[in-house]
Amino acid sequence: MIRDARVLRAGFVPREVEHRDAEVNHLSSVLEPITNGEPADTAIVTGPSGTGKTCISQFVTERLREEVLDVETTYVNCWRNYTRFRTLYQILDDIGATIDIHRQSTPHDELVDRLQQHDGLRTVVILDEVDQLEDPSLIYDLHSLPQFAIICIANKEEDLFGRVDDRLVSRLRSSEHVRMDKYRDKQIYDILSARSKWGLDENVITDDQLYQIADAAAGDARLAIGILRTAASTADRENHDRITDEILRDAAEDARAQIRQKSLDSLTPHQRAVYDIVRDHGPVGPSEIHDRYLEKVDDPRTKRTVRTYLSKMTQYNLVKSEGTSRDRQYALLTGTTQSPAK
DNA sequence: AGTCCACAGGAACTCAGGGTAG
DNA sequence: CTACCCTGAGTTCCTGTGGACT
Repeated sequence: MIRDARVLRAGFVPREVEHRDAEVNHLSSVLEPITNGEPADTAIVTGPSGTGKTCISQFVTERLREEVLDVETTYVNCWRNYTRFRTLYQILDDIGATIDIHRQSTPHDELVDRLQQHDGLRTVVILDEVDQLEDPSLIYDLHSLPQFAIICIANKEEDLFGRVDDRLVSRLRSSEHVRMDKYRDKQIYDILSARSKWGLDENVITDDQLYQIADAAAGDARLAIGILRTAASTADRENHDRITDEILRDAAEDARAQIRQKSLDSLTPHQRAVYDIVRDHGPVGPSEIHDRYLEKVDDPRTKRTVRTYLSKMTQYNLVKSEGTSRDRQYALLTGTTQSPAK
């Protein structure tokens, strides 16, 4: 059934990227100066989730590493490392400059200094989900250092520009910008087809089923591959020699549920309590949420903190908010594409 | 039109936890 | 061991917005 599980995993970077030639070439050309030992411009990659932003960024930097000897690359997911400290630490860790840095008692500035003094190899830093960064000034820190080339990945351009200050906006506006659109069903089909050829035995899944997945994923390649993976592993576990339509139907549900569960697991008990209220009573306004929350937990947090929770969960696509001011309502976000980032 | 109220989210602050230097 | 430092979560305070009510 499953020949090579790696190609079905979420972070897998394929040897060839389907349907993204223009974007790959564009991004490569931005990093081009590095092949001559010169500093490269900052690149911004935007597009909805599952359009291959992370994939092409890693693909292009991998290829750069094959071409050029003295270049390092590092990948930071800013959603998981959302504070300035953690992001900086992660970068330093990757370039091997954290030996004597201790987690709690080192000031931010010390980390920036450390980066400044880093005169080793030129380094391409991929900042994924950069719009999740709580303090975007980090981009500025890196931007001013010539030995680092930055690839900023964000879902929406506005989310990125809306939160940084003016001087950085003007600099970023002049950066090279790679925009990615949602895949069409045919393109998703091609991606799935390539993956199943490498990852699965022959005749495990039909073309028609691949199109069903493409349809269910609505342009989101990550979700599509997730559905394929889930379906394949279910079929494998249950000793089928091919993927049935029933398995496929369930897999589409499961794949979405898994993505949601991942976000859910990152919530604190208090945040979870707020989420449960929205789930059980939504759509619901902020005051009712807080009233119910007060009933429900010991040692409740303040309204302001609950608002922070709600906005965080909105970012994670766990809940959605509708309306402004008085008629603001929160409800669970279900159905369409779920992803950790907005 | 003016007032009121609920709400969003920024800024500054406090506090606890984990760490260091001496 | 003690005095001190840093971070990060949460709180307090505050400003801006927009609908509802008079």
